[in-house]
Amino acid sequence: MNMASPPRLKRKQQPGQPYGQGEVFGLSPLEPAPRDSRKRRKDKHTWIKHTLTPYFDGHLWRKYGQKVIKDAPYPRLYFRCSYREDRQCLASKLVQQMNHDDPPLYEVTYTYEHTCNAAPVPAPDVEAGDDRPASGGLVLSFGSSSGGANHHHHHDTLVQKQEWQQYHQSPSPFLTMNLDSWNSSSQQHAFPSSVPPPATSWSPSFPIVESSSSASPTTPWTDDDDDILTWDWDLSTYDLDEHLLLGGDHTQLSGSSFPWKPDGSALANLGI
DNA sequence: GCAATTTGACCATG
DNA sequence: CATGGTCAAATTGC
Repeated sequence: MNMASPPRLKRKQQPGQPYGQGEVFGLSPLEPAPRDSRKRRKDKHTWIKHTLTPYFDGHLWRKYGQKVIKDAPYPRLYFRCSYREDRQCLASKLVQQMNHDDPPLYEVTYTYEHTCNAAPVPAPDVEAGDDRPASGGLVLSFGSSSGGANHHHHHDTLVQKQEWQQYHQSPSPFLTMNLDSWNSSSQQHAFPSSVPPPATSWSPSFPIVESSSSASPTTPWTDDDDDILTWDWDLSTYDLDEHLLLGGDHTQLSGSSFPWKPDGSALANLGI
């Protein structure tokens, strides 16, 4: 309650060599660009990814910084692979919350891929399935936070990474997709042939989390903030390689149709 | 007591 | 000089 500690100088000035280029540990931190040093490290392979659970990507991260960005209303969090020193894994990521929507969206920027074979994913124990359907359930829900009560199943606001690392628990696996992507397509009612993306680099047994916010205002789907389609599936229902048709009143999945719930979500039991 | 997170300082880059 | 990224001492939590 009382910040008694006076703000002392934190990092003592180290009269050693300037950090950055000179590596104290002799570990080449970044690709030293063997030739043509004029470009320096600039080609850091980075890829951006939107997700609702930036901390559950199947790897162990260690937070090493947090910074307030100029125009961003939320600070930016810096993570790097926990095995950086052990396995020389250069993988790092930076998480930034975009807005405090019902399910807050995060923009995760990954840099370098994991070279550490370790971290076979923090096993999503997911023991207590509060509101999640039984095994083999699939929930489709639209991100409409207006009108309806506070539904939006599990994954509350944001999960504290601390909690996650302690309990190694993750919310129910889910996948979100941008409606706009296939809405713009001529076949707006046809679902892509395969639901789950190819799972880039993580082990395929981990729940994939992918999402995009609808930026196009021309989405006739809803007049709400975002149109986010959220897929919830059990790990056993991984092969949702069936047809899915979304109608106005019902949604068809695997030949069966399910009605939309008043809150804009649909529950479809696959019966797997 | 140890290890991860916090948080301001330090540094690099534009 | 402003902004963003990293370091590391201090703090917090286990």
